[in-house]
This record gives sequence, structure tokens and C-alpha cells, in this order.
Amino acid sequence: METTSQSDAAAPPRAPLTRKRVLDTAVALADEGGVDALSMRRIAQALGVVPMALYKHVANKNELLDGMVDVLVGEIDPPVDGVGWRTAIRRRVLSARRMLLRHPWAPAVIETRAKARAHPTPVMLAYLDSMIGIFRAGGFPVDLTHHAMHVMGSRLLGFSQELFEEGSGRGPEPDALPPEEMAARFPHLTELATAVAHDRESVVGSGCDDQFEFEFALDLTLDGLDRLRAGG
Amino acid sequence: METTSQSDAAAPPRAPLTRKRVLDTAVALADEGGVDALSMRRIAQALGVVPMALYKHVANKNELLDGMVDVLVGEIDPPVDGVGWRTAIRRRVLSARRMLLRHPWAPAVIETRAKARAHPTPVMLAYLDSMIGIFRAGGFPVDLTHHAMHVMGSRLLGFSQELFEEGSGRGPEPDALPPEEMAARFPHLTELATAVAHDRESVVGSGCDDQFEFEFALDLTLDGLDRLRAGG
DNA sequence: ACCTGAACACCGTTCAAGT
DNA sequence: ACCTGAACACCGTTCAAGT
Repeated sequence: METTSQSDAAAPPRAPLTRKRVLDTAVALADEGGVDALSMRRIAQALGVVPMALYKHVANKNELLDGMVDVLVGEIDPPVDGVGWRTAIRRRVLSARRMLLRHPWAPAVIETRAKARAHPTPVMLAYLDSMIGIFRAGGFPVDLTHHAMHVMGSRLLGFSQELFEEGSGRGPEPDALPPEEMAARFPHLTELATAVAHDRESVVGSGCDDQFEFEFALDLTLDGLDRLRAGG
Repeated sequence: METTSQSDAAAPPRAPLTRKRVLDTAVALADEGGVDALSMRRIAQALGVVPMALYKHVANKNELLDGMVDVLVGEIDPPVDGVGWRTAIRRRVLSARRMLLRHPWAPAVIETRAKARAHPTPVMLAYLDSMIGIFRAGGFPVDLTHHAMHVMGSRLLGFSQELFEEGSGRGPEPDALPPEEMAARFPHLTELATAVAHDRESVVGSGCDDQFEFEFALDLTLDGLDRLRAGG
């Protein structure tokens, strides 16, 4: 195959390769053919680039998947002011659902990413923080907000299990944010995490009691169903 | 490498290869190294068998994954009699949760399998049918049972989205059960499906209104949270 | 008729050789 | 210093050649 020109007027550089272009192309390919059909080689081909060129913008395929999830979280509508917590949460969750319907491969990828990484990306943290902020502004005390986030879990982003597992002794991740920056950027998340940690200061693990949270959510659901049943 | 013997007293045949042995080994390998580390070649190696030998017992890797999910569903405790619907559902869901904790790779696989297949395996159908049966026996009318199954969705088996998508015009699957067998083996499921179809006989699609179901579950959850908040 | 080794068309990623 | 082709160690699956 011949190049279009060998003169110094080179072929149009087709826009420089950027992280955003790589991630957007990856998302588009996954939308078309599912995540199984997604490969580094195919993304490169779609961008008219040699496979190795991608590695300048993403460390490896796992990090590419993290980046893709960030793109999706960015598609969720930002919270609206002045409408009350319930309307704000409801709109946000329905926006997240619309995003998931556009990208049916997303829940499975998010599920595996949440299990594989010790902690979520900053984009994900910002989403969770903003969601917590809505509950807090709506008059929910910290502990009920904590339960509420667990209850909403599977509806917030298509997760079925807990949002993020504990680091489980793997030690701090290399790309963890310093605590001060965490507190500054994600104040609601920090407040909640601090309250939870203080709550169980005498317990070994500083994380949530996942079993309790699961049963709390389950009982809330069963209560609701029972009420409907009794009401006819 | 030499064979242990060339005499007619052959090496112990290590138990004949069966579908169950293939699936159990696959589940064990996934438990150890995650689903990414699972390959046909590795399963074969663990069984001391040539890779192609597996294809006598599973059609391909996707069908292997379906079989693995069936193994997991089989680990959920059967329903208990004489305890009331609420206790029965609660125990069952908590048993499903324990299964998921034993196999952290399961939700992502179930998620992808539910999206890839047009309909669930008979084992999965039996699980869902039995769950519906508990609600019905507990006095829930069919339509409320329908909503309840959607509400419980993500807790029933770690699904986040709808349990199974509509066939979406792909036509009947080759391995679909004939309607009479469906009705005989899964009576509750059939009753519910019939009621739903009748409900929307004037609508084109015969499936559920997923959007309605999602909002129903969301509002049930929000009602419960609001009640707790108001109660202090 | 049954089984299986080699082969095919892929993968993600490394690395040394080019510019 | 930067970029990249070939190569490495894998995949799932086909298929023809063996018994």
C-alpha cells in the first residue's frame, strides 16, 4: 500500500493521538461489538495507528478499562440545585441508568474493575462524593447517609455487590491520593469515611460491616414490599 | 517425559472425564485465580487432559461459563417450608449472598452471561421459579410478585440490571424448551409471564416495561429511606 | 469411530533495533 | 530521545491426520 505523498506536505495527521481519543474510540468500539471484541490492536486499527502507540496514553489494558469507566461516569448528568434531595437523587440515578442502557457492557466492566482495583478513580470518587452530598444537604445524618449509599448501591452505577472492596492488607496503592487532598476534593466522602472509622475504632478492620449493610438494604426492601402487600 | 508404564496395567485413569468434573475444575480455578486466568488450556492441564478433550463435554467457552453459573446456582440453599414468605426469601437471598462471597468472580460472569444468552439455563429458571413460588405462597398477587422480583433483582443473584433481556427479535433459540414443558417444570414463572403478557396484549413487545420496573424499585427504596429519615 | 496433535487466527506486552 | 516492527508467550477453536 502506498503512502498518499512523500513530499513535505505530509498526509493530514488525523488529529494528534490523545488519551481522550483513545478512550472515546474504545468506548465506541465496545458499544458496537461488546467488550469481548475490544482489543488493543483493534483500537489502534480504528485510530489508524500502530498498537504500541496506545501505550503512550494508557499504561495497559486494565488501565484502559478504568479510563473507559471514567468516560461513562462523565456522561451522568451533574446534580441539579434547588429541587430537594429526593428529586435530585432520583434524577441522578435515572441519568445513570440511561448511561448504562447506552453502554450495556458497562456493568460487567465496572464490576470487574471495582474488584480488581483497591480504590476507585478520582472521577468515580467525585461521583460518589456528589451523591453523598445530596443526601447530607437533604437532612440525612451521616450514618443514615452511609446506609443509604449502600442501599442505593446497585442502582447508583449498576453495581451488584459492594462498591469497592477493602484493600485487605495489600497496603496503600501507589496512586492513592494524600489524605489532605482527599478531604479537600471529596469532603462528603471523607466525612462519611471518618464517621464510619470512628464508629468501629475498637474493631480490627476499619471498613464497613458489609454483612450488616446488605441486611439493612434487604430488610428495607422487604419492609416496602410487605407494606404494599398489606395495603392491597 | 516417559509414561509411568507401558504394561497392560495402565496408569490409573484418574476418574473418567465428565461434564461435572470439567465444570467443578473450572469453578475451582476461577476461585483461585479469577476468571481472567481461566482458559480452556489451563482447565485441561489441571485435569491432566489434552485441551480438545474438554470439547466433548462443553460446546465452547461460553457454554462452559453457562455451566459454571449453573454450578453456582446449585450451591444456593433450597427454600425451607413452614416459615412464612419473608423468612423464606430472606434466608434464600442470604444464602445466595454467601455463594457470591465464595466466588467473587461470579457477578461479572452472570452479568455477561445474562446479556449474551437470549434466555437463562433451566437451572436458573428453576431458581427463579422457586423464588416466585415463595412470594405467591405468601399471599402476593401475581402483579405484585412481578414487581417484587424486579425489586429484588440485584439481591437475588448479584445482577444489577434486568435479569434477562428480551430476545429482541432474534427468534426462538435452538435450545428453548417447548411451552408445555416450561409450564410443567416452572409453573410460577409461567403464571407470571402469562399475566404480564396479557397485561400488555395491545403493546408490541410482550416483555416487561423495564423502565417502569426500575422506577418502581427506586421509589420503593426512596420511600423506605424517607421513612427512616422522618423517624429520626 | 474415536481421539488428538498441529495449525490458524488471534491476544497483550516486551524489547531490541531502527530513526 | 523517540518510535515501532518483530517476537514472545499466550488464547479459543478448526481440522486433518493418526489409531
